Amino acid sequence: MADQSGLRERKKAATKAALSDATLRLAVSKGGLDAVTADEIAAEVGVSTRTFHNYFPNKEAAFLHDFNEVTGEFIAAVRDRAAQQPVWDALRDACVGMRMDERFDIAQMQCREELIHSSPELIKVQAGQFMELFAELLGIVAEATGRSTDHPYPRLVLGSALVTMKISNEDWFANPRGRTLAEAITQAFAQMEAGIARPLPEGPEPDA
Amino acid sequence: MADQSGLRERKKAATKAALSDATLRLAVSKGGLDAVTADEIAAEVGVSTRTFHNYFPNKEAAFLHDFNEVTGEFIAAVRDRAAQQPVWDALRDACVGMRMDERFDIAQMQCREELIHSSPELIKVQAGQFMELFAELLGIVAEATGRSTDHPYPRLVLGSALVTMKISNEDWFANPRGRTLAEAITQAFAQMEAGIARPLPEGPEPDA
DNA sequence: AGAAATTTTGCAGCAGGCGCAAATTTTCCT
DNA sequence: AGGAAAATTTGCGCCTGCTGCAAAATTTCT
Repeated sequence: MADQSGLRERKKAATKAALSDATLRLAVSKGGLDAVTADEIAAEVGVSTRTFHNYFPNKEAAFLHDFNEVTGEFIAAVRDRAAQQPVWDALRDACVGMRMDERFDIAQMQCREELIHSSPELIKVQAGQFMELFAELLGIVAEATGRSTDHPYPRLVLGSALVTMKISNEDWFANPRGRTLAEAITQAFAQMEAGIARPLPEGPEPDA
Repeated sequence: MADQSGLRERKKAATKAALSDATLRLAVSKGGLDAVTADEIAAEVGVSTRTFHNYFPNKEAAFLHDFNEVTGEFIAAVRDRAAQQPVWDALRDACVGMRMDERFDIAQMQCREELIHSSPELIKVQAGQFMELFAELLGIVAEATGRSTDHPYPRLVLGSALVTMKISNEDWFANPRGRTLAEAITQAFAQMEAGIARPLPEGPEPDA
């Protein structure tokens, strides 16, 4: 009843993806999501404006649709791993395990980032989604650290992990610099693990 | 011409504050900002709806007005301190230096937090403001660490500092637990400094 | 094929937000 | 003071985005 029954669910998912794709395409061609209207997106896909709003509350949500898809997997991965690893490692490995580099095209991702940073509204929506993610994961992290959700420690762990994820992903997609994405993420998490106040040496494996 | 010329600027600031206050008051009495309209706020203060929109683009901005006031000071403080302290310490001390505990009433702050967490729109706007703050401070932090704004290290520093600020403030206002706000902030920053992966001992000064 | 369930669509409605120009208020100058 | 100049407030109209609702179209099931 949820994901793969028959033609029905498949078509819905397809329409949703089509709308999301069209949104990205139009935003690129117009040089900014702000210049795109819901009507245009709907027209591009060949459905009514009303139908667009049945799938997404607004164009920003359509634009960020892929991100949301990934989020669900990420939560599940963290939950699984948290049962058998220290929670900090679980967060890091779940992040690495998303394999964002295999899943998305680098050039397209750079486009996306650029568009996001040029739209205040889009930044807001994305930030909001991070807050949701925080809320959804907090229970897991709190339990894993043996503390209540009110305690600052699990909040700091989760908050800094999410920041680390976002920053390392953005950094790698903006400029891989010969590293793999997994390396970039691992390095960033290592920095947080060693204490943020002093930078970790970066060069290729200092021997001393 | 900016802040204190005469009656003019004073009155404007007063109206702005009155609108902001009224927003909070109405949100409390109606149990959520979503249930409040711009018209009501304007009516409460005795100005036209149009005037409300001259001061704030929307009710969320009015609600978060105090926060924005504080933000300007914070940026200035960070800039000053970064010239003469390690940047991490500068961020921490600038945060402590805001003296949020003296500036705001605890009970009112709890109200505020509750209202924020009950309104998705408000969460989004607040998150967006944090992103703006990030953008405004990144240059300073990057320079202080001797790296470019593209480098992940200054981003991690600033990102985790902002998270630490937000979490420690929220934590203290929700429950001071005998600590001062300055202690709560310092403790949280110390945690990040020592590495987030393992929790710092918390008890009152372990002797060993 | 026909009934039941679901999706799509158009329409109407509401709140938010902005530009504009008239009315009002405040400041400044003589 | 008096009156001109500057700035603020206000009302009005307009457009956009989003949602509820009920009718039309489509798909599924028997």
